Amino acid sequence: MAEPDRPSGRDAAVESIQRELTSFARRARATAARMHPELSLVSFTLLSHLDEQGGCRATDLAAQFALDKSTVSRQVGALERAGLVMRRVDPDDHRVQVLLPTPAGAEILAQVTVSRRRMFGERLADWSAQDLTRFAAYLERYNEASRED
Amino acid sequence: MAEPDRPSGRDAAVESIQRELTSFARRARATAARMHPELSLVSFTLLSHLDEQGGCRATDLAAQFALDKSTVSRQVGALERAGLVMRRVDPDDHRVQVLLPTPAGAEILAQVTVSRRRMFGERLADWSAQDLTRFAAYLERYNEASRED
DNA sequence: GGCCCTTGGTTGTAGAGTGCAACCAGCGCA
DNA sequence: TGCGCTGGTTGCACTCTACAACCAAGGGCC
Repeated sequence: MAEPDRPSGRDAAVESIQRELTSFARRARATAARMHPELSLVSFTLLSHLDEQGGCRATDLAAQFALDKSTVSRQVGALERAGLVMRRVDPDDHRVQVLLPTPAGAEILAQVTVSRRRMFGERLADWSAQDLTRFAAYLERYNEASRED
Repeated sequence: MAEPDRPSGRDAAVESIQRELTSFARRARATAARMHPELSLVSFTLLSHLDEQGGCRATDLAAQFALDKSTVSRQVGALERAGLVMRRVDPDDHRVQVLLPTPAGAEILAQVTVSRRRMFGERLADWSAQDLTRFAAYLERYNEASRED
């Protein structure tokens, strides 16, 4: 209500969103690596998705995260060599491999999740619940919009 | 187990913020590269900073963006070879080089800025001015909090 | 002045992450 | 049976990055 809707308001906000998201993106990888060297940002994300979904195919991961299938193949290979992921050949279709976190994978995932949650929690400690909820909703909305690209 | 972060939506929101920011970060580089192959995300950011600041030292760029000085050195080298940045030796201290965008650098920066703004603008087209403003404010607040890490 | 420490910057090296293209292996349909 | 499609791997090339070793120029301090 008290928000003035001048034409310049939109542009300034868009500009700012752009700058801040970019700034965040630039730092995310390094921060993640510093925090838990044993599981890169990408590995964490993939493993996390496997955990949430209760397993899926490499192709699904590629589609979900807009990665090349070769990249996924290598990442999964690394996770497997590290003993964090196991593959099951689908009995109905011998082309597909169902990927699942191993117990060790689930364990380390839980640890990293805790430490990530703590870090994010600290950063967001003095935010009100309402602000957190709104911020989350905005991010979801934004990502939903970019998923089509 | 029996509690889905009921005590507060806080945890759920923090989790979501975490996930969405991570998801964004993972895509940012690729998206930027696809949009303007001539200027990577990092190069764009560095050049942009030089433009805003009216020039600065390589060390300043490294500090600002939490990059190793060798990385900055190489990035700046590439920008210079591309004719987008020029160096001037500081007359007061012959160790330092003041970096400045060339006219060509300013030109391409302007173009990329326009195309970035258009892309972000499209994604955010159906957002109300109030939502944009709030989203921008949240992002600024978040980044401000992480800058201390 | 001469020595030493600090600061700004470059280069050598190594490794992660990535995409593209070529390839192989099952599947399904005509 | 043959052909095209789908899931996945591998070879290759490239970028981004950090760390370490290095060089060059200040700035104190004796």
